[in-house]
Parts: sequence; structure tokens; C-alpha cells
Amino acid sequence: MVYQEPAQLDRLFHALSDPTRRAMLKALTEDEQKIGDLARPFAMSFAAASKHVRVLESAGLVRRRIEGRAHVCRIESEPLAAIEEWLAFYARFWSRRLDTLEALLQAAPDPTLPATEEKS
Amino acid sequence: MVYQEPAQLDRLFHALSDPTRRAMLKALTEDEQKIGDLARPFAMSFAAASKHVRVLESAGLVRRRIEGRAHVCRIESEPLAAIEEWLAFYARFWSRRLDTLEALLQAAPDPTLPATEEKS
DNA sequence: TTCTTGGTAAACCATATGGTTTAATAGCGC
DNA sequence: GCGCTATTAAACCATATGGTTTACCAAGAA
Repeated sequence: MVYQEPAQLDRLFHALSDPTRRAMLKALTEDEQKIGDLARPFAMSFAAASKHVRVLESAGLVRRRIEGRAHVCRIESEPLAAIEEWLAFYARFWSRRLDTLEALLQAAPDPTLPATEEKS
Repeated sequence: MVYQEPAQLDRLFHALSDPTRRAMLKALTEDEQKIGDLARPFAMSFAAASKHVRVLESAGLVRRRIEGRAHVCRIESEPLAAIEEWLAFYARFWSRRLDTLEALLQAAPDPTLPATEEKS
């Protein structure tokens, strides 16, 4: 069960409602990034970017590891499964979905993870 | 293409980040509801509920039809497909997903819609 | 030790959000 | 028209959000 209490969904959706944060998340799919790396692309102060990271962190979407003076961030996409789950309930209310999802299933048996339990 | 400009995703995620609004959305899966119906379950003023509906509406998740003095709301779940699409990119980064999705695909060939184009 | 770098903390600011209450508007029943 | 019902509008309030700036602290480099 990926069930998350409502507050967790709140934080999750809220974290994703900002384009900067979504961009950061995307950047993190490339590789781990230091806070500074994450901040650089954006026209905002370092401190602001740092706050964004914290929001992502508190939504569980980012994990932070401190290495010396650098804070290294890693995407933690597990929480997104909670959204998927939430979405599932509504899936039957739109049509295009089946095509989309099916494509997904075909598409990408995770190339990055060590092929965990992929549909056995 | 369900592509939505970033601002649309912003509005979408933001609309969903509030538990009241998610509850309203869920209520709307049962049937169409007047604003008053939507408001009733919540410990808040009518006006407050009305504002929530507007947020859902501006995210495209609810459509409003005026019938006499009543405003009748209907869920518009199409925009959720945009989230699904956004999520798709990250899907490969978590594992449990495949099981979940597959279950979904089996589960519910939409019982409410007139069997549109279901995977031909 | 001193300087620079990577980052947080704190104070502050403008605007957004979620709520209230009190009008005001429009449609139905009488 | 008169009053009740369904809803919005407007004014207001407290708190949250997204940003800034300035200080501060820890870790490498010189």
C-alpha cells in the first residue's frame, strides 16, 4: 500500500504546483545535484532555491545527503506513486488514459534501478 | 496531445493540493452537484466553498452549468490526463508502479462513459 | 590562519490563500 | 410584488508563499 494520509498528498501536490520545483525535480532525474547546481539555472537567489529544495524535501520528493560542505540531493520518486494511486480512482473518467498508460507500460522497464520486481 | 503549458500544471497541482477540493472532486464522481451540495459536507461558509469550486473550475477540473438559480457542477477529469502525462516521465523511477498500473488497466473500462474509444 | 565556497538562518516584504461576514443579485413560489 | 433560495461580490483578516537581503557557520584551499 502506498497510501498516504491526506496531508501528505497536500504537501505533494503543493510541492509540484511550482514550475521551479518541477524543473528541479526534472534536473534530478539526470543525476544527483548539489543545492547550488539546482539553483544555478534559475533567476533567483541561492536562498530562494534552497527553500524550494526544502519544500520538495518535506514532500518526500528529494532526499539530501551532506558531503562535506555540499548538500547533495537525490530524487525520491516513490511519493509520486501516491499521486498515481490517487489518480487511479479518476482514471476511468477520462478516455485517452488507456492508450497513454498502455504506452507507459510498454515503454520503460526502469533503466536506472536494478530491475527490482518488474512485473515478475 | 494532452500537453498543457506549465501554468496549467501549476493551476492543476495547486487545485489538488487542498483536501477540501479533492473531496469535492470525489463527490462529483458520484453525480453532478450544485454548489450548495458541494458545500454542505464541509464546516465552512457557503462562500468559502464557492471559492474552492472556482479554483477547481479555473484548473479545468470542473465545469459549471447554470440552471435557473442553481449552478450545477460537473467533473471534468480530462485535465487529470495532463498529470498522468507529467507523471509518465517519472514513472520509470519507481518500481511499484508497474503493478499498480497494470491492475488499473485490468480494472475499469469506464463504466460511466459511453464506451468511447477504449483501446479500439 | 585567512579566504573562499556551499549552504542555512533570520528578518523582512509583497502577494496569494483560505477563511469570514455582510451585502447584493437573480430565479422560483406564492 | 414579496419573500425565500442559490449563488456571487466585496471587504476584510490571519497566515502561507515566494522572493529578497544580510548575517552566520562549516569545510576546503591558500
